[in-house]
Amino acid sequence: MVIVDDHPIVISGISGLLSDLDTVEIVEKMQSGVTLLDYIINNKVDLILMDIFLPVMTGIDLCKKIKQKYPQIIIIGMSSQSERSLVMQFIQNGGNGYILKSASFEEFKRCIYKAIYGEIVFSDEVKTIISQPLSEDLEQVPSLSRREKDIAVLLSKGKSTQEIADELFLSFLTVQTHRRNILQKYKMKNVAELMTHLLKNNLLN
Amino acid sequence: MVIVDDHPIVISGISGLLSDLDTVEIVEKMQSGVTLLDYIINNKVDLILMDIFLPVMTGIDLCKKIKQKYPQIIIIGMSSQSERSLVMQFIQNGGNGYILKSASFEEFKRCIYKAIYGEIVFSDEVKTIISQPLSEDLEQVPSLSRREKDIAVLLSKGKSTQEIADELFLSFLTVQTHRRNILQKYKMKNVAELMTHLLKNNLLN
DNA sequence: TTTATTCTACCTGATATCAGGTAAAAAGAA
DNA sequence: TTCTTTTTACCTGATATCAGGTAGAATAAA
Repeated sequence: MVIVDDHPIVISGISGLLSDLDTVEIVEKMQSGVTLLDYIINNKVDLILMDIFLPVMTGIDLCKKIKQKYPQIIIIGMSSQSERSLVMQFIQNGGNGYILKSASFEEFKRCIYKAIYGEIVFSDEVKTIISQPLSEDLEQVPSLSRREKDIAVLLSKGKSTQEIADELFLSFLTVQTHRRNILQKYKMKNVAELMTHLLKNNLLN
Repeated sequence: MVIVDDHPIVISGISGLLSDLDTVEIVEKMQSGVTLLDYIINNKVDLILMDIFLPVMTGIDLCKKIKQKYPQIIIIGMSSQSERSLVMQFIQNGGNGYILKSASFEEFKRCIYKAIYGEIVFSDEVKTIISQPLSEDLEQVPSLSRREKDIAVLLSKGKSTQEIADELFLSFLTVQTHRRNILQKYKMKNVAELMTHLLKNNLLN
């Protein structure tokens, strides 16, 4: 098993917790996604426990990339907060489970055990969150294009359409179009709602 | 020393890390601020290491409360992300230091050691963040009144001025005034910028 | 009780956003 | 190369925001 987290303390916490599990052996601990990608090329990995808020590449992208090449590797995601759509995204991209860092030791152990046997596992708190508002089957989470992201970032800084146009050397009308497309993509009414959504789901940066 | 964090793994990680420090003895580990407040009434505490994103009461409020009654207790804050103003707020409310969870073991130890001897300590990454844009002495962080917070929350959900007025049984014009006051308080241009600021600094909820 | 803050409310006008539709280059993927 | 997505751009009109000022009533603090 490989643990990926950019917080050394969390890594040491988890390894301490898992030291008495005889079925699981911690092979490697690392702090970034790129390191992990390098590692799995040369080594056999059964299970990965990863934070989804990682520098450079998000855990969701990382999971997707790994599963494309190595679908047999079991990947469990972790995070402190749990936004419903974030969890859904992770599972959609091949994740085998999701644990909140506030989960108890017992929950951690239970989840890891079950995941090994092929189950899709969630820690208790995650369960309640994803089970309640079962709106649409699996809500698809659209992603922003490069340009759209540029504009979204500038919007988050309070820039007006005109200011963004000036900054990116675009027509006012072009920015207006992008802006509208972004809102439509996420079905948001206005930028305020959009910002909340993007920030809570860590879709900027 | 008391560790307060709502993530069991983080607690175990830190206690593992500190087990070889002979000057520091971990007395208690707890997951919430209210538990801590109860504890310090009946027990002598020298040092507290606390996550600032805690359920119910935020670490900043908790720190303030403790320092008012027990100014001699040394309190170090922790978090995963580090927003400049968040750190400043913590220090303004009496915090003796701030460590990012991505800090190395050595940094952790160094910070805790120095804090004991009365220094205000920051982990390396925090240092760079708070040192760069030294804009205004100690930027004061205004807080929202009850009503303003209500409105800010509704704004974050994408509600328009009219919708908020209807929901809170207020005049359209009243909401407009509150809205303007909120923007002025934080010197923000529009709600988009406001939302980013409020969310990044965890000022909603 | 006096003072300060918060909440409430109104007026005006300039500017910006939002929503609808359309469409031609440009870039990436199949 | 063909097809799809992305990026660019324009038009119109209704609605909303933002910024300025003012001010009484209700709470909370001193």
